[in-house]
Amino acid sequence: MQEKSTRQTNEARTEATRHALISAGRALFAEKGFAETGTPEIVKAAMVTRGALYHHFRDKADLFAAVVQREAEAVAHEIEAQSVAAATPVEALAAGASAYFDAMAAPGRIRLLLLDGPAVLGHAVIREIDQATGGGELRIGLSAALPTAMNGAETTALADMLSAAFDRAVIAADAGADAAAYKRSLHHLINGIVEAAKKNPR
Amino acid sequence: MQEKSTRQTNEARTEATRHALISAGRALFAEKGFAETGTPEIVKAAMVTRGALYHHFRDKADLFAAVVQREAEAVAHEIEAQSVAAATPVEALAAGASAYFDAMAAPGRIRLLLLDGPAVLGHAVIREIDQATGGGELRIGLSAALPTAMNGAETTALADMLSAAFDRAVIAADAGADAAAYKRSLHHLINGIVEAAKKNPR
DNA sequence: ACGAAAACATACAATGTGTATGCGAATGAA
DNA sequence: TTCATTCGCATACACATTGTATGTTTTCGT
Repeated sequence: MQEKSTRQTNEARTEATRHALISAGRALFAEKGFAETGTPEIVKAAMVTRGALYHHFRDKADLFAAVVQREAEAVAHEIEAQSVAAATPVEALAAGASAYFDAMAAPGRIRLLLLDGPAVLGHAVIREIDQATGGGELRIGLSAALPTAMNGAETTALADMLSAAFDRAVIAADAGADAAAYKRSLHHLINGIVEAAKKNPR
Repeated sequence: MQEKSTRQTNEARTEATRHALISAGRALFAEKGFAETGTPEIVKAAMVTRGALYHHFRDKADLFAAVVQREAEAVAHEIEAQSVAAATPVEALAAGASAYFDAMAAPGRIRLLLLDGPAVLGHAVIREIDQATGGGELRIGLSAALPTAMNGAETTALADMLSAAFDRAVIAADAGADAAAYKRSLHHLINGIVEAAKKNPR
């Protein structure tokens, strides 16, 4: 147990402070939101100085982007862990949906990923992030679940809007709405898509 | 044509400056976003002082709320104007959907209502606003379009998620995606719901 | 060992937010 | 009409925060 900071490799130092900043940022951004969280507060929690922050990140939004990125990856991993076991595409969709609900129940994630994220970074960046982390899974799963080969653009659109429906559902659930009703409606929706695709081949 | 400000009733003055502030705010918030728009800039555009702003509004967010409110009402009116002519509930839904796309194409509305609005005012407030201005229409229309009597909570959930799908569609269209594909998928979705409800009476 | 570069720390300038205070115009009672 | 009061607004201020510029201390490569 060394008292002061013993010899440390540069890479380790960087890694450590970046991690401290991202963790402290995640906690504060999640609790109070991006706008209401100041950099002095963040660095105090991370036990570094503002100098360190602006050395590693371009600005406050850049740190926030790192936080959102990490959070999106965490969500993606949790979902993937639950859906690999599924046998059929439809089962995978159901498992993924359930896992998404669970994952988004973690405190602060709604604010980070669905509220402040789009506003601070823009819809395009958010879309890019969750496309890269695992949002694409939905499109693939949906495509596999649909019996008839569907137009690619339409499948993409469908997956995108379905994802929006999921988001709204977790938001509503978080706000105290009847979560079960949302889940049932969601199944309703997915079934409806599959049914409609069956009898309406393009 | 009076040169200076001739005798004016207090009510008229209030109305005038409030309107000037809301209009200037709407323009700037729409163009640069809430965070990047400063009150000095707003009052300059509105040709009043910051004193006037803080006399009429609690803070910057309060002015923003007024802007969002007005914008939501405008959207609601445009939709209502297009859907009153519809004969059947399903037609009304289709007309309303089309009108929503058109209405949200007005510059800045996506940012105001779907990006900054939720982040600044919170999802609850936004939901409340569009529930009061016309978002409830969708629930009513959907409820009428569904053949079998559905659970109330489920219908609400369905309407809510459908609304989210609409939002995502206009966002995607604005970002340059294939708007037609989204619209077709949307019809697909609605048809799917109706179909599924038909053959799956509760 | 030693110059260079990276990782920070400190100090500073600029800007913006909300508030407190002051002043003239409108209102309403006498 | 007068006059006190309230309302609408302007100016000045205190405070906080952001990004940058500049200095200092570690580590790295040779």
